[in-house]
Amino acid sequence: MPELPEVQTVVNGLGPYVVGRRVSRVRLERTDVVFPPGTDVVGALIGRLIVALHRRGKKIVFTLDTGDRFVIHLGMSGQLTLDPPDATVPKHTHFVVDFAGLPLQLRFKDPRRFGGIWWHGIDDSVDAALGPEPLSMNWRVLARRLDNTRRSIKTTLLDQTVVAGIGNIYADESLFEARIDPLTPAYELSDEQVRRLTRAIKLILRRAIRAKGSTLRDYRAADGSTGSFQSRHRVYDRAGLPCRTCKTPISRIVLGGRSTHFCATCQRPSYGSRLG
DNA sequence: GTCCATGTTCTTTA
DNA sequence: CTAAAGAACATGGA
Repeated sequence: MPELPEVQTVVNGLGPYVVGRRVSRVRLERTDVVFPPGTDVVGALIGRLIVALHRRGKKIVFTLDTGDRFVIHLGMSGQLTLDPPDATVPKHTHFVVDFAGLPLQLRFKDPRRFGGIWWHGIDDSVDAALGPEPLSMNWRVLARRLDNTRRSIKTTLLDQTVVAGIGNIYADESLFEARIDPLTPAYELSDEQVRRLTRAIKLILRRAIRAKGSTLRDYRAADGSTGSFQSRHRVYDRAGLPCRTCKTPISRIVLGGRSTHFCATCQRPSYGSRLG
């Protein structure tokens, strides 16, 4: 499910319920979703207070009263929801946490298991190697990071060490908004293009958060509801459909092994690029 | 049976 | 050596 807007929506939904709560019960249904392998998450969590919850990139960061932190990453199909304890526990639910005084339990379900639970010590930095947060990033910071790679801008935006939180949907949507050809080598973008791209990323991400994310299939907010931003996608998953701006059929190509959607007319190569 | 999927990491290639 | 491309991971839906 998870790109920045979806993860932010989950955090927004969980925060009011779990922050300030004490963990009363933990069940780990399979140990291979926990990293490092062998970590005793049940022992480490029982009786602890959740003092903070926040998002960093696509990671959901829990902070305990001990100062320890752990991260839940939703991978491709993960869901983190609050459900009544008597509600049916769906298949692929790997981790369930109950809190004192809360008539809801936190459930982590992830059929494909690309996600998981990462336990961090007090000193172990959660955001080591992660790029800047796109919503508060200055375009010059992005420009500096694009300067030293010959990869396409599309592929580069998916690199979490360059910018944190952007995935396949919002990379395509942001490049459309900025009118930039996804095949453009990152280092060839002009300052003007990077400025437009930075603005586009912030605009698209904010709109998507307001719409509570995009639900294509698995994504659910903490209360189990779906997002609505998918209905406002301009290019993602719209191959062959007319561009909402110019009616040209949307193209689909594969870049870095990921499907990439764009309008060949609105996102012309060379339009405003550094090398022309 | 085939192909594809909102992600990341390890391996191979250039 | 490094950067970039490719494969792998696991499950389910079209």
